[in-house]
Amino acid sequence: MHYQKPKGTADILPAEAKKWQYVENIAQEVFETYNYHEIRTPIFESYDVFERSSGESSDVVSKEMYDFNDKGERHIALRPEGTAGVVRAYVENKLFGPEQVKPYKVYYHGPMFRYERPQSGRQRQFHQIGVEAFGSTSPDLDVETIAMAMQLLARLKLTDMHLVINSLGDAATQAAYHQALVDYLTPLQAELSADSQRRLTSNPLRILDSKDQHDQELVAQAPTILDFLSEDSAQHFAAVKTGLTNLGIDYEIDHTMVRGLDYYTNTIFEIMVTSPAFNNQEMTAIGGGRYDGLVKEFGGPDEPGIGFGIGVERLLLLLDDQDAALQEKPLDFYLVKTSEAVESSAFKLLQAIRRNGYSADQDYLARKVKGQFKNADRLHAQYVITVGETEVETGNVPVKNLATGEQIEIEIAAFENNFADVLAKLQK
RNA sequence: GCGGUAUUGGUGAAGUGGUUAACACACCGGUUUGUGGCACCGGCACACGUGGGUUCGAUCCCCACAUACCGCCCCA
Repeated sequence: MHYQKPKGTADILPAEAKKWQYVENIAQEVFETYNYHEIRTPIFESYDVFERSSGESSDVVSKEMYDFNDKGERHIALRPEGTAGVVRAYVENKLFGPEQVKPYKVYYHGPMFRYERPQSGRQRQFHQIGVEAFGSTSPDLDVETIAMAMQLLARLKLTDMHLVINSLGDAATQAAYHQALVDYLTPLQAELSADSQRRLTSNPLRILDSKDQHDQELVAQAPTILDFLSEDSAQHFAAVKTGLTNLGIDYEIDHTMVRGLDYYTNTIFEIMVTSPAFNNQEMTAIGGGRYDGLVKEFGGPDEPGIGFGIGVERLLLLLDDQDAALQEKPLDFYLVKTSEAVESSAFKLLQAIRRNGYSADQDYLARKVKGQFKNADRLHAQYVITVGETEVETGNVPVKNLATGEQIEIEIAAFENNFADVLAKLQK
């Protein structure tokens, strides 16, 4: 019996991991320019944390939670998304306290888990990069958050993207609209698709983005949530739109856009990208929004929050397609040994190079000189140093530039005591 | 959770109910006693996902399971 990775998981091998580092580094750079700082919270939390935040009826909770009882009979769940844990940490560490500057801005990245059937760009363990900002209801914060998301994708050289926004209003808005939608659709129930008939009782908002053609026609006539916004929510949404325009960010309003988690309020947004990687179908690269009741829900003060999340696997599919320039970093030096007798001297030379901050490697499989050169080539080494018995005697080694084929002599001692001299000779 | 397709070496893959499982790439060695290319020569499958079954005999037929991919639910 051989082992295989658990269903829906993936090994990220070194070549791929380089791309992850690239994305994570750029995200960090962009976020820090907006004064966001990293937070790391546990990968698992008490099951209640997610049940409370995502909504008991949501699919994420009702059937996708990766949960178990630990040896102390605690009901634990692997986090299905990032916001809940961060909100829990925000409240538990009393980060809402007066000694903190508000808004309190954090970002995170790491694995998330959902027990679902794996599919394209969808796994049981997947990864998100996300941000959260607490403590301000300012529409400018919404604008900033959206602008930051756009900037991140732009830095990653994504094109063909467009921003879609909507407002879900506050709690009162949502209750009123929910009722109005049900009132509108119930008489039409017989005309709805089977799926949507079921949704009518389970999650009516979902009918808004049904894939069924006829459903869409019916929905087109349905009341829009934007007509139900409370005065505060309407003003907030108007200010967000003005703010976006002010920064020159184009947007589209889609009043049928809904999101999967129950905690969103007021502004929600998605950045859609069209890419051959997904058959030129438009897909969401970044989704996020406000969650003004969540901190209170977790036992904190009645403080607002806003954030977004990015699915890293999906993002990387997009980047692959755009041929993100990710050059493999070549090895600086490869050390070729001609016999066992020189191994100890060669090893010291190798270590000297590494101590000076340059990458270097050697053969450990007793290969012939020719084989060692081949390896140097495969590793894209810039220089090959050949160490043989003559070299050890004379104190000079040939250093060959693999790209040009030129070879020069350098003193072994220089590698040990005067690396600057080595570099100077290589420059010529 | 439901439905469909797939599963052969390090990789891409061909193939058959019955002595030695194509071909290519990669890799290793040699032709070249210490220099990367090319060429030529040679080597390279616990036997075809796992477990059962049918059969005189199965990698090829049947069943179950596992995993991957696609679609649905859902999500984004």
